[in-house]
Order: sequence, then C-alpha cells, then structure tokens
Amino acid sequence: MTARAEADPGRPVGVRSTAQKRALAGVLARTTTFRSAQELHAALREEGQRMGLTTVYNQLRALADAGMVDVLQAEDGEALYRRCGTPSHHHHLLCRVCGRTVLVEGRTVERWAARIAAHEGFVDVAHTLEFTGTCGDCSRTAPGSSVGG
Amino acid sequence: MTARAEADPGRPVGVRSTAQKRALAGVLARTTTFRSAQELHAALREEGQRMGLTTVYNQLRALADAGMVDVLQAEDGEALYRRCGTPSHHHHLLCRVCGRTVLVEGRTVERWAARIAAHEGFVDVAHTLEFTGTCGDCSRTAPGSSVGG
DNA sequence: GTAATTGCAAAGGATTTGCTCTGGT
DNA sequence: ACCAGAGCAAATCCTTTGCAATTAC
Repeated sequence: MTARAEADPGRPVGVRSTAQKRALAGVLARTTTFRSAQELHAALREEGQRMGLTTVYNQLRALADAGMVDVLQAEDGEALYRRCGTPSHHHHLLCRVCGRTVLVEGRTVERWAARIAAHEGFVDVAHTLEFTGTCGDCSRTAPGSSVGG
Repeated sequence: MTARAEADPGRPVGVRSTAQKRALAGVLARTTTFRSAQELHAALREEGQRMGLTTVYNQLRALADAGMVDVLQAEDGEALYRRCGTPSHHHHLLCRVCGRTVLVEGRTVERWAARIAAHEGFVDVAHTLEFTGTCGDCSRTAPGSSVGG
C-alpha cells in the first residue's frame, strides 16, 4: 500500500500511555535502520523491558496505520519498520548487507502510476516500490556478488 | 528483483520430462492471470492430476529461476505466478478484485534506479515495483473503496 | 470501576526440508 | 540400474487471534 490513513504525527497512538508503548517508541527513536518486529522485540527484552511479541506487533501496526512508522517488506517477506521522519510518501534504497537505508523521494513513480491508472481505467491504484542493493561500504568489505555472468 | 538468471525460454527446466512438469506447464499455458502455488496445485488436482504441493513449489521456483514465469508478491505476501510472455523486464498493474493484470513496461524506473544507485554508491541494485488497483469493470461492479477520506 | 492493553498460548498460512519411493532414460 | 524428481509429513517462520490478567485513567 502507498498513501494510507493520515493521523496527527506526534500524538500517541491509542488512548492510554503505557510503559510498553513508551519503550517501543524509545527504541524506534534511537534506531535509524529498518528492523523487524522480532528484532525490536528482542532489543526491548535485552534492555530489560517486559514486552510481549504480540504487543510489539499490535503497536507496530497501530503506528503504521497512524503513519508514524514506515513499513517495508524485506526480500524474504518479513516486514521491517522504522520511525517515519518524512511525512510525505517516499521509497527506500536498502542495503541488504548492513540494513542501511537511503531515502528516495518518488515524485516520478507517483506521476507514472497516476498516468497508467488513468490510461488503463483503474482506480484506487497503490504501488509498492523498493530498491535493494549493496552499499559502498559493504561492497568493499563483503566479497561476492557482482553483476551476473 | 530485476535482471535475474537468464535461460533459453522454451527449453524444459531440469533434465527429465515428467507428467507433473507437463501438467503444470499446461495449466500455466492456459492461464492468463497470476495464480498462487496453492491455487495452481488445487487446479491440477481438480483436473485429476496426481501432483504434490511440494512439487508445485519446486517446479515454480525452477521455472522462476529460469525466467519462464513471472513472480509477484500479492499484498498479503503470497507469491503469485504466471507464465512469462515478455522476456524483458517489466512490471504489472494488478486488479485486486478480479486478479486481472496489465503489463507495464518500465524503462523509467530502470533508469531511475540506475541513477540513484550510482549517486548513492550502491551496487547490485534490484527493485520491486508493483501496482495494485481496481480495474474499470470491478469498480463498476463492486461498491466501496473510493479515494480515502 | 471500567475498558483499553498486555501477552501467553495456540492457531494460521505460505513455503521449505528430510527422507523415501517412483519412474525416466 | 541409477539418479533426477515426486511428494508426504513435519518443520519453519512470520503474524494473528482467543482470552484472561493487568493497569491506566
């Protein structure tokens, strides 16, 4: 999905403030890379937080719905989350080795999508666009993978 | 994924010809829409073929690796397959109601991806781009879903 | 006090793996 | 005969659901 439900960023999700919500928000605030629900859960546990996996999933979904975190699908299908810094719609270039991400502003696809939709008579068109590659640091460090052939 | 392993289309995958491979090839040949491994398996079973789910997955993966079928991820994460008609890299606009797909030639993204990769110092950059919407027929038939708000 | 939240346990669903039997060549 | 390939059963993995205990307000 692309542009989704909008919400006022900065306002807590849900009606009550709990230690779990705060803890998760804390980890997300301190993290700059995309992390899976499982990783976040593990991280929370490591720092001594009492936190259930279910709650992590619940919270993450709520945060995603509220537009407060970005969600992307890793190549293996796992969902990765990160706090959303840019409110506008955008995409990411993800390093498959170190997980580093670069923001990619995507005015181009947006327009393209709209044009195609109109041309084909489709409505409610959403798009998924993700880039995965090996960043400069990692391609120098890690061997292997070059262009096929 | 973008450019993948290349193979000679038209040549059977694997060394031996089996009834299962032929049956799967048959269904794929007769189908114009993307279908999940599970659906293909069910279809094969219905027409009386003796076919195991495992085999469907194995074959599908082999065919995908050989570039003989297109694979795309549905919104719910399920993988969908269809025989590949166009050898060149392309994308799809998928109707989330009836499953109809429209081919989208994507020279644009290709170039864009290359430019971004170069600019950010990434190598081996692949991309995933999918469009989902409701096609004209379905938006007329099925109610609901209009632009959010 | 009351309902939102938490989170364990179990379910669910796609895909893979272990391993043995079958069948193509 | 020999090994690629078929396929059942069980295992994985991520994610969701049921539901009772907890706790913010």
